[in-house]
Amino acid sequence: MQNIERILAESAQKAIAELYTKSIELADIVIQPTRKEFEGDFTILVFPFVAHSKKKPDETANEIGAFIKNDLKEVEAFNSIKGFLNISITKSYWLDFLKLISTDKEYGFVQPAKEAPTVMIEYSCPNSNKPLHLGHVRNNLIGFSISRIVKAACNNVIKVNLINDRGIHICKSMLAWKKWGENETPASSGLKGDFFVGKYYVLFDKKYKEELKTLIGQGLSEEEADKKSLLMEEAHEMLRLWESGDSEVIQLWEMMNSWVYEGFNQTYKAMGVDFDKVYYESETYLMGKEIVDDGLMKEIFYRRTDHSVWVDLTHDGLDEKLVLRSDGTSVYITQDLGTAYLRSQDFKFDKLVYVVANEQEYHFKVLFLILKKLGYTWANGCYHLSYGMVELPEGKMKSREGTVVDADDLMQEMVDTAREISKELGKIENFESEEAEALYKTIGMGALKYFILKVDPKKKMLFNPRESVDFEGNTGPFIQYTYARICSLLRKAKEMGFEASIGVTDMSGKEKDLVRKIVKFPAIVKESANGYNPALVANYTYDIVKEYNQFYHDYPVLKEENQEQRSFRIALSQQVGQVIKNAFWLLGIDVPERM
RNA sequence: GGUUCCGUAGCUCAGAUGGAUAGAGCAACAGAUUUCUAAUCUGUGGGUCGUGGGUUCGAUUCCCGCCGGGACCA
Repeated sequence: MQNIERILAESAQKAIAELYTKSIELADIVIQPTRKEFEGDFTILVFPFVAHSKKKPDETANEIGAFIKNDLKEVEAFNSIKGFLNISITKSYWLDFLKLISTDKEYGFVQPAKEAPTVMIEYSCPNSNKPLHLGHVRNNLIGFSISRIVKAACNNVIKVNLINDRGIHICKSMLAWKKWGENETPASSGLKGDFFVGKYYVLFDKKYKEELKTLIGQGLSEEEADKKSLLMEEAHEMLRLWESGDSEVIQLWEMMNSWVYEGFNQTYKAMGVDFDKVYYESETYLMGKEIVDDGLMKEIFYRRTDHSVWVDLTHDGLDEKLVLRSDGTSVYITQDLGTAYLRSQDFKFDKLVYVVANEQEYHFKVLFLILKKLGYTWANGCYHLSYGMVELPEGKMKSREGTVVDADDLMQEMVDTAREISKELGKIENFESEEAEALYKTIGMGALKYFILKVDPKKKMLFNPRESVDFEGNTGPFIQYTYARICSLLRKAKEMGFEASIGVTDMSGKEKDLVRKIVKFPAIVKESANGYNPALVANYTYDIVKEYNQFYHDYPVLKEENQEQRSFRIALSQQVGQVIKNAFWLLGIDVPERM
């Protein structure tokens, strides 16, 4: 079925052509939903056409309105107020639409064909020396949700992760463990692998600080002490050994990383996110160096006298940028060049979306520019989905001040809160304990995910751990609750032998509002995909749910005596339930059948 | 110093491409359950959309200055 707004726009275009003999672009016709206080479904703004009609706004609106009503069978009536042309669509149009989609479990999703564009989405990208925190949570939720949304908008999607598994930070953990670990393991200590390795990273830092203090106590300046630090020297030596492939160091490195990955996988599982392929920087950084050589050969890069390699981007409004250190070791961008290239070899993608915080905007500008200069055509499809940082009431998270909100703790707290509230409300006393636990997880994670995803990714957001996340109002549980009520309603309808069917020819206000909202869903998915913005889906879901709750409150469904009316309301409820379920699926949030 | 993003109710957020009287939730207060799940619904109060200009039929939205805050690059 063709989009009704487009049909209206085309008719308006025709009206202007015939009434005023002016041709006008479809894009110049603004159509918006009619505001609640006026009669109508859609409103066409006629101000832009007044110059063509050479008549007053109201008169112009009336002429165009009359034309459209005559032109389109879908249009029932129109009225005009101060240059706003309000159009009412026939009830049968809305009802036919509802009938058409009522059997579609995948309503709102367009399955991509093989030839559809392929979009690679990179997200998460942790360092392998400490556990995931709140910042990663936002990253993971946005990345995962966007993957589903982009796929639902008819694209093939490849989800990839990139783990920063090499470098000085890992060596610090390794060194600390070797010196003071006494062969402790996650298993022997009962610690989750990523926390375990993180503990040694912190231990290194502590010992290092002690060493500095001693050195400064001996009369050295801070800078001198830093240079004299034996610990730091040893860590760097370890990195050199790693780069030269020293088997003992490599073995230690592999062991500690494997502990971390075990921990990460648990966290990812709890969060409900996954990847099609995981890249490791240890496997891509050498390719980065090759690309630097290639760039030197093509004279896109140049070597300074200290042997460091640079690229001059001053003609592009940027700076000169280091791409390889004087000692030949790689910097972040070296590895990113290598990773991007390898990906282009592994997959044929049309777009490569990097979900990375906005503090790295400059970095990606540089990266994409270099890739283009190197002549990779796929570089034109690279996009930095730059999201705002999560801030705490006291500002940025700082590990030094111990204000980092740990991902595992946070998720656990949400589930615990869900458990408390559920028990307080006392609604699930007849649940088996297993079902109850699953429900707490659904609700707790739903609250957390919705809280984060309802905010526009581009904007920074504030997270207050003390006040935590709400379970009432514009929240995940509010929406989940509505879904559960609909399920309950449908179960009872079935028990009572009532069917869902659309046999009515008329609808009242709230019913029509709901149908209109349902019809809008596919457009929301598309818009959300185009803007890489899950918040649009989240806020849409809240809108329709709020509307449904009003309907639920004011209209009898099972108690409605008129059979046609009753069947219609059951069908309407069912369809709203389907939309909630599908929309939340796009956000990666589960919905409970009972709560 | 250079680049860039942000500023909407006490708090957290919506307001796409400029459109009708700027909306929600939380918090506060007042109501609604013999009725399909009250994690719900209804109502009240709360705003110079940071600020001053400009563009036009019309600006929270676009442009320029200023104030305040963040990020990045040396």
